[in-house]
Amino acid sequence: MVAECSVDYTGRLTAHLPRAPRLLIVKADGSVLVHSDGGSYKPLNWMAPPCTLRVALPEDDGRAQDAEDGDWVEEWTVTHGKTGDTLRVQVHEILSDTSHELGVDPGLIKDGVEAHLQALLADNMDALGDGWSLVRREYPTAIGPVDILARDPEGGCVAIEIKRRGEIDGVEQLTRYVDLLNRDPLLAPVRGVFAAQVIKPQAKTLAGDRGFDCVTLDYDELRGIDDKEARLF
Amino acid sequence: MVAECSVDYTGRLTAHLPRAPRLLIVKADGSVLVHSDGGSYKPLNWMAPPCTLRVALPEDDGRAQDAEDGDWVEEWTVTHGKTGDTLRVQVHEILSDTSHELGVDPGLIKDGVEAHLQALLADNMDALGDGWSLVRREYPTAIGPVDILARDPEGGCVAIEIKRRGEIDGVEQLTRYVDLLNRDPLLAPVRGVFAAQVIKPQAKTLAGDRGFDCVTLDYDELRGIDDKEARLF
DNA sequence: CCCTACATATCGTAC
DNA sequence: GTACGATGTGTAGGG
Repeated sequence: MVAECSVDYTGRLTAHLPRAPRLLIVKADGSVLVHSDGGSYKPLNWMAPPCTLRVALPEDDGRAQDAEDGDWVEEWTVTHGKTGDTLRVQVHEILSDTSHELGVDPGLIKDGVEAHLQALLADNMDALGDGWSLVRREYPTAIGPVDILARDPEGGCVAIEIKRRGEIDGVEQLTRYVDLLNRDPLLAPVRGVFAAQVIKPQAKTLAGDRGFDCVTLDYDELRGIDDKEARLF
Repeated sequence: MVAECSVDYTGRLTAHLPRAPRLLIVKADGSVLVHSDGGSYKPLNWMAPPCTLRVALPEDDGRAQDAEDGDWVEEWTVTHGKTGDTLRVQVHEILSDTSHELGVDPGLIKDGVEAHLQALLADNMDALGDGWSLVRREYPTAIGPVDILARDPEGGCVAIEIKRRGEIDGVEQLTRYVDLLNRDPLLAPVRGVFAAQVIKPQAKTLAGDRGFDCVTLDYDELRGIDDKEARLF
């Protein structure tokens, strides 16, 4: 539906949208999206499922429409099933209204996420320099698997944490793994390497402070090496 | 537009959506959203502005439509202006198509986010007890700004981390700040205080373990104090 | 059901 | 303009 509307949200925060023409979407699960004609994919306001939508008409309503609310032709009240958050949409003028049953979507197929970076680096440890070798991917520990366990040219044990984007959380994660691995006398001393396509300055600072090396990975370059090797066989 | 379509995205990753009925939205800035009839506000696929949309018809196209592509009535190619990411939408059957000019949206008014909590607490350090004073908000450090730096009644230095919802990562954040500040002989010893509207039990336990005090903030109460003070002047 | 980790995040703000 | 944290983050996977 395209309509002149005003919107109020009450929940984790309160928010208000003054009267203006907008796109209103009601999905099959009752969720509601309020979009403007610009910005990115995020709606101005919305209600996530599970939620229930109730539509009131002026004649249903005992109370007179006061000046503050203005004159509306429909008032939607959307209530979240668990949190009790509410979204109230007052529809002042309907510009267009269509409805379709779409059915369940077959879903999205993705390619090129963190798991692929890990596989590519494991296949091409040379990207870290000559003489590096893979011990194993997803090396198990009590607090979760280490992305890659490797040996440097001197034979020293190295834990590698891989991220698409290197931020502080990733350095903390690597810290926990290295602390734990260094308690194992068979592995210690274990160094840490933080590898990502982009590493934020704060993360680089913290990694340096913790004694970790940082490596910037180039996905396309790694893929190129991988393809070249594949063609040799 | 509501239509049977298939979608391919190439950019940071590659993704594919098989043929199915979906909602296609084209905004005034040329951005495109592909929504299914369920899920939350996030589209299955999209292209963010700045981008350009080009629509091809079968008769425009020299090449024959092969079996893989299937028969389409429109093919949209959306290219991102900076990154070169592309979104290709093949429209197989149009179920509905409407167009409206909405104009610029007056925008969303929000209330109750972390910035407000920080401002309210900085204005009302008494909420922590008598004799507390503000040193400064957003006190800068090498790993990011500390929400509030304060002095307790005894003149001791205190770092305060404020969160809407107090969880473990907030305690970790405070830990990093306090560690760093304690290396500065002009400030040390620095205590830590974890302040939030709601503090999860896990976070409270971890904070206690790290030697931090926890404070629960009441947003409405702080706002009440603030309003009362404002009325005195 | 809760917790964890990832994501084409987007958005505002301070520097 | 860039960097950074916050978000009504959403979402998928595992215990």
